[in-house]
This record gives sequence, C-alpha cells and structure tokens, in this order.
Amino acid sequence: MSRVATTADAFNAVGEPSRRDILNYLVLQERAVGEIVSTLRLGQPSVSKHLRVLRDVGLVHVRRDGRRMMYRTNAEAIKPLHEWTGTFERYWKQQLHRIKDRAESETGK
Amino acid sequence: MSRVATTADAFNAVGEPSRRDILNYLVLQERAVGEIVSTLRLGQPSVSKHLRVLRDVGLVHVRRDGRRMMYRTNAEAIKPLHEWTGTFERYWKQQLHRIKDRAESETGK
DNA sequence: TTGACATATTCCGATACGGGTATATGTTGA
DNA sequence: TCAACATATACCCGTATCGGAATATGTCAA
Repeated sequence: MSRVATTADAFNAVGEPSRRDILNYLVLQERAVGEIVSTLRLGQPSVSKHLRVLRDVGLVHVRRDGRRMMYRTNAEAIKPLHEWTGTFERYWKQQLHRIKDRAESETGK
Repeated sequence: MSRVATTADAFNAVGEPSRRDILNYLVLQERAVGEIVSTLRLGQPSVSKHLRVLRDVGLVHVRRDGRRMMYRTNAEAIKPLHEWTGTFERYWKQQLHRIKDRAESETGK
C-alpha cells in the first residue's frame, strides 16, 4: 500500500498552483476550455485534465455550448476550505496580540 | 521536466489529510512527537516526515525540550490560505442569494 | 562512558502525479 | 456525410509521494 487517494478531495485539488489559477480565472466568468488554454498559457490536455479533477471534487461546473464546454468555478465548494482555515483565526490573532503586547511593554520600559 | 515543487508550499502541505490532523492537534497545545504518534495513530517515521514538511513551509514551530522535540502549529502561516479562499466568499454568497431568490419566486407563484 | 529513550533520516516498493504527444470523441456547418 | 473545430482521453516519461523497516543521530541518567 502506498499513497492514499488525493485528487479525490478539494484540499488536494487546490494544492496544485495551476488549478488555483484556473479557479481564480473561472470565478469571474464562465469560460470555454480554449480560453483557459490561451489565457493561462497551459497545454490543452493539461487544462482538460485539471478541469476533470476540479469537476470531480465539485470545484467547477460545466455546461455544453455547441462544441465548446463552458466551465465556471463553483465557489460554494471552496467554503469548507475557508471554514477549516478559519478555525485557526483566533490563534493567529492571539499570536499577533502577544507580539504587540511584548512590543508595547518593551517600548514602555 | 515533470511535477513542479509541491511540498514547498503551504497549500500543498495542507492537501495531505494527516498533515491537517497534525495541525488541528498542535494548534491546541505544544506536543512532543511521541504524543502525536500515539494520539493520531500514525507511524513515528511518518509523523517525523510530515512534521519536516510542515516545518519547511513554516506551518509549525519546534523547540527542543531535553530529548524531546516540542511542536506547535504556527497559525499565522495558515492566514494566506484563509485569505485566498476568502476571495471566493462574495461569489458563494451571490450563488446562495440566487438560489434563495429563485426559491422565493417559485413559492410565490 | 554507556544504555535507554526520543526523534530524524535513509532506503525501498508501490503508486500517483503533471506535462507532452498522439489519438479518440463529439459537434457543427456545408 | 464529411471536414474542421473543440475537448477529452490514453499513453509514456520522469519525478514526487507515502508508508514501513531499518538505522542514524542526539540526549539524558546512572
């Protein structure tokens, strides 16, 4: 037994930089594959494969328009990631306060 | 040329489920490696390796305490991920409104 | 100094991944 | 029906990754 799944979850899907680029691009507006290819300067098969991964985890939606496939980001699928990272918010705020407090007590010395 | 870096960035580091578990655990309190191993039921070398990845991207801090190494989550390193996912917030809110509006107009019909 | 303890590193095998090339599939318009 | 177009899939290569076993490194206590 070796590596577990991976592409089967949104956290992992988003770990790939090109896929984040694609999500950033597709959230603004629905786009055809060819537009993604030329805008992001990636190979067409590469883009199709990234889209397949994103689709499998629900991060994008597709719609056929004639012979083109129109993709768009499904922002809701990103919500869980935002929520998970958000559970750490109180901790980084604490850390900032500690740093700030220490700085103030030092200047006040 | 093949796969790019990966372990060299926080997004990817967090893509691994065990590493998320470790971060969740270490944010509550500083812990020794052995505690992580027994609490999360993972192999010791495996944990050490995950910790090395997390450390390299700044997601955890270490401190030596005698012969033990005490790790804790560096919440601040998670902030960029929270911010990136946050850029999608307005879009999922829009989607929710659209869904809500449609539901209301349908019941009102 | 030595043995026990705690952690890190190395090595291995199986597999997943990403990019590229070639090819298959599906759709349109003539 | 057929050629052009748009996208998806299959395949290959080189590499990354994960887990586990074995081993190395570092630290303490006697």
